[in-house]
Amino acid sequence: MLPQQKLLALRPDADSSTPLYLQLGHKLAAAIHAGFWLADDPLPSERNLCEMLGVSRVTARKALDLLLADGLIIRRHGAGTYITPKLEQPLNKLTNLSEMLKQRGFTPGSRWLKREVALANAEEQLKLNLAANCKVSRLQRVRTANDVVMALEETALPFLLVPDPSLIGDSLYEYMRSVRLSVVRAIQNIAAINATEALSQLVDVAPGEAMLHLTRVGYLENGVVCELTHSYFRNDYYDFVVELHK
Amino acid sequence: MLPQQKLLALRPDADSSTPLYLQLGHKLAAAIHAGFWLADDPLPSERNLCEMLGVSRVTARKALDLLLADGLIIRRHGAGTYITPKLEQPLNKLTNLSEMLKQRGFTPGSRWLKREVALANAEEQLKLNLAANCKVSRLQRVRTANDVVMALEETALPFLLVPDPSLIGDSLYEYMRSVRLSVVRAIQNIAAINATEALSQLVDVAPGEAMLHLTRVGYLENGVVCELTHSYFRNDYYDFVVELHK
DNA sequence: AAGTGGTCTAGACCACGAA
DNA sequence: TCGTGGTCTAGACCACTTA
Repeated sequence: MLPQQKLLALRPDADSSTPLYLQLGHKLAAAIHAGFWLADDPLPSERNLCEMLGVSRVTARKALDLLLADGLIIRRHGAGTYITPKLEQPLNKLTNLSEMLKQRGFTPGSRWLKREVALANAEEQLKLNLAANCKVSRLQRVRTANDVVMALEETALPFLLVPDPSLIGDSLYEYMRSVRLSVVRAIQNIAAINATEALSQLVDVAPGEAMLHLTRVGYLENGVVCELTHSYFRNDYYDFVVELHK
Repeated sequence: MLPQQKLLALRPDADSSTPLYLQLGHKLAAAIHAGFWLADDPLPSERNLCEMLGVSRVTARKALDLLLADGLIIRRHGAGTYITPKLEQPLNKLTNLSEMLKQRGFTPGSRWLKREVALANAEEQLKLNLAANCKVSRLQRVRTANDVVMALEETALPFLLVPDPSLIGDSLYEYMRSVRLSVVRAIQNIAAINATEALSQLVDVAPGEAMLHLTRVGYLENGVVCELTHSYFRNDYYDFVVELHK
């Protein structure tokens, strides 16, 4: 197949409801992962791309911006745009743990320990921005990878947003999406702790063992806090990857 | 001061060598931090902004994109652009630890334990992509906050890039910049460990205490790996903040 | 000198939110 | 309905790299 013909397959659909730059970004990412271009090879120039794909240069560039943000490509001023030599796919994006584990080749699972409605405790009032008499839906579960306990997860959601926690199935993420509560931004704190006696029994490690304690506050699109989660990870089953940019 | 006059102060300098959208982005960020607009207040609309500031809408938008990436603003389609209610400044950017500590009100310091040139060990060969007989400059230091030991940091740099580690002063970051070696991308792994006997003495904690172990691989603009760092943080002095977006 | 990415413009149309 | 953000275009000039 000639290079020109390969490119033609990436043409975005102008009649689709998804923006051109997103379509193009996804197609390009897929092409890169499929080995469409060799590592250290230059991609077609922006001017070539937009001519072949029938979009403006601004749009092509915006698609490439997506790839850049994901670390898939590197731009060199005056020289060209290149595939990032080392392909890793770290998590800067908001993904759910299940997806993440699947990508790493594990089979995720979970077991509910608690699904209750209760008065918000002091921390929940503070972090979720609730009044003293407000209620929260509180969830507690152990999460597994290949049937081995990997983490304990405790989540608190404002009662007003999630009044019936028993409706939540295996995936909190799926449930939130189904009731139009989409977490678009989160702030996570990561600390190290020694497993307490209670914790060590739940996640099946020795007391005192070092674990990762992840505290996460999630925000809806309108900026409202909607989720407070504490996760306690066995360090031998999980380490957290962050990608940084200048 | 009238709103219009306030906005005029944000006009970028067209003759400056820094791009308009960067100038504007910085000015807007500064204005937000200075309390120029109240939280939950809408910013001027994009069309107003670009008219008042004498730039195109695309440029104004690109400046706002910067603020969005930093979590300073929230856009609501059809409604307007708003200051993010809760102002936090988490670290998705590539900052050096010193800057970070200063922002949190600590006085950073460090004490060198080792600055040597040696043959790359197995891990360094692998992570830094070096041949078996290659040398590395190896640095080890304890880092302090308000004169209390906070972390142990071990860095390996390819000898070809940094041949004389004794030239590195207090700030590795400053040194790298001075020799035109700018880390623009890094991948960090975070895990929890129990302090070993040796480690516990260096950072002044009890043996077995939970610590954060951060492994960081830094890349230059051209994609070359140039830095491998292991940091061991006392969890009572540091917890890592990550901001996530959809 | 030719080609590349980096920036910028003026103007257009669409989809969404609020009055 | 009107103003907002979201997308898109065609064309321009600059700065940089490579040969």
